[in-house]
Amino acid sequence: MADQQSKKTQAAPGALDGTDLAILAALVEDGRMTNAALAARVGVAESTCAYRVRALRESGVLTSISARLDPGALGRPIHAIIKVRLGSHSRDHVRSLYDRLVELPGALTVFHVGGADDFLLHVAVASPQALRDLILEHITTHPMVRQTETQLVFEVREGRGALPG
Amino acid sequence: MADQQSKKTQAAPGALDGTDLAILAALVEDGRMTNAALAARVGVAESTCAYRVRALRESGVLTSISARLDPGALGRPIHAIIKVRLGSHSRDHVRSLYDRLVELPGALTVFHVGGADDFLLHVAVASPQALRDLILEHITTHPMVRQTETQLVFEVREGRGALPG
DNA sequence: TTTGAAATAAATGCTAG
DNA sequence: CTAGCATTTATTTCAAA
Repeated sequence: MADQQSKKTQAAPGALDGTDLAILAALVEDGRMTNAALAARVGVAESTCAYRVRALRESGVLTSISARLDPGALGRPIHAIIKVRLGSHSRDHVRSLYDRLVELPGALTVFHVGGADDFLLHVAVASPQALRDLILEHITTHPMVRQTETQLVFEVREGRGALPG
Repeated sequence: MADQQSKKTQAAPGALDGTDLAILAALVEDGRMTNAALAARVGVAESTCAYRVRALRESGVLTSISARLDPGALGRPIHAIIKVRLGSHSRDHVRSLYDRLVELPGALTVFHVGGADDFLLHVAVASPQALRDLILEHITTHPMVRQTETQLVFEVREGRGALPG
């Protein structure tokens, strides 16, 4: 009688059980699924399901639910990865450059990395000319940037993600 | 009287007007915003708003609405970019490796690129050991892979995205 | 934590402009 | 393409277990 939680896979506080993982998987697939549909899919009452979703949001596991857009349909059919290497690495300057890269038009993701490069910038642009302009006007001219190297992206695919299973 | 569409910024068929862009921006910010809230925010009737959203979905601009999860909260606090270089580039073999990379546990995004590398793999893993195991067991041992180079990711930031403005 | 049922709120379908 | 209204659905709340 003491083990009323045999469905759960973890005992640690704040741990996610199978229901939580099922909810997350469903919302990754369709973030606008109704609470009723979600509840039916994971096998709990609607009120329980709403409670779980709120808890997942508040705990930070579920950070947001947002729209995914097709950059090509928005006039940016060309993707590139721009590797950025810095000449100096003072903390404040690195942060300031980071802030600027994130705000560039067409910037999709910016990775701050260790190793051969400092930043990897994934951008979507309207044309090769726009890519050249972006690099020449906003990146290589920046005083901290020592070198850039641009790779054309043929295709981007989402992986299976961080969920276990 | 003929110009009843003066609010629109483009005339081309399938082009997006300001209302469409406002809807997209709102749904990127909060993909679960109710249709009523969305309509109020962009300044159209609810029925019109629902119609627009459906049209944006059907035209492929709005590809999906989905949950974003925190890999760290799911037990994968360490991020890396793994650059993969191939020894041979036969079409079918490249595709088959691509398929496998996407399915690796913790794979977030896989970029197929031209230039110095062939693939850039963004992964989230539980530990440095898990990263080593992933690379040694699933990547470097693959017959097509000539070389890999791994960079630790300090931080990832979303850019402003593909929306104009 | 979970649940069902009532009250509130929202989405959809229909009509028409 | 847009809007208003009625119908159908969904979400929230809450007492209870």
